[in-house]
Amino acid sequence: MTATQFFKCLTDTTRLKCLLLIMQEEELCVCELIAAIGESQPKISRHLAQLRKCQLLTDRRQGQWVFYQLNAQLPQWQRDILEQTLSANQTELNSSLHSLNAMTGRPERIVCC
Amino acid sequence: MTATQFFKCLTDTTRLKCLLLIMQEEELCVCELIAAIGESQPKISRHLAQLRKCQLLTDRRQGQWVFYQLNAQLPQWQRDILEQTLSANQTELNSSLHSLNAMTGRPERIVCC
DNA sequence: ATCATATATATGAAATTTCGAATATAAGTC
DNA sequence: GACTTATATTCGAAATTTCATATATATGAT
Repeated sequence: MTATQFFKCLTDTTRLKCLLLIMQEEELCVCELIAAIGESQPKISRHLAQLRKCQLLTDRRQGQWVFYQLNAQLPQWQRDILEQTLSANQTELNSSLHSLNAMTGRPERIVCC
Repeated sequence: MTATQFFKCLTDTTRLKCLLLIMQEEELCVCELIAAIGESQPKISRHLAQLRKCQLLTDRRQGQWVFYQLNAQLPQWQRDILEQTLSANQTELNSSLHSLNAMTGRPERIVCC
């Protein structure tokens, strides 16, 4: 992936929020992101699909839920940039994190093996 | 400037090349960037205008020439990201740097004061 | 004042991105 | 099977971005 393609992944507010929230929380499912960010299901899902297609995120299905994580194979410089973006933009994530913590009925993580 | 606005500045190949070349060389004028990148004058100028408007670059006029530099006021996290992008993408800059070094009649810098 | 060089901007067309609405798929429950 | 919940995708419209072309401005030289 070229540098410009990488940066294009970060140019949409909803998409960037998804990414940063997933990094901060290690792993989130779609319904948690919907609750945290407060956007429509298709909108969130479409942006996640794009981040998956560009290989910034990986997904795993657990029953009805699909959990997203940062791709462990991400080049180091891209990971560094994402980490810096996360720590420099904590305030912008506050309300989403608050909504996430207010969410009821969050699915339990079942760690396999 | 929001994070997404910042990243939007980095999503065009021509624009990103301008930025990284200017960082690497400290300061470049428009005609040097045209020679290095090999795109049309209006195209280079338009992208520089956008980088200036978003305050990633500052400009100074010296006679007929306008020199561009990285804005010294840039937030540290943004500067860090640009530095990492530069060092991780040196190979992509090679041919531009070669063209720049092959350029004849480059304007002399006159340091004021 | 004329001309050349360097740079900036306006304009409309083409390409790309984003969205809402509708629909499809997948898993779990009864 | 029918029904619910979670997620993904399709489609056409709207918004945004990018470009080539033409033109404008600014400086310096003659």
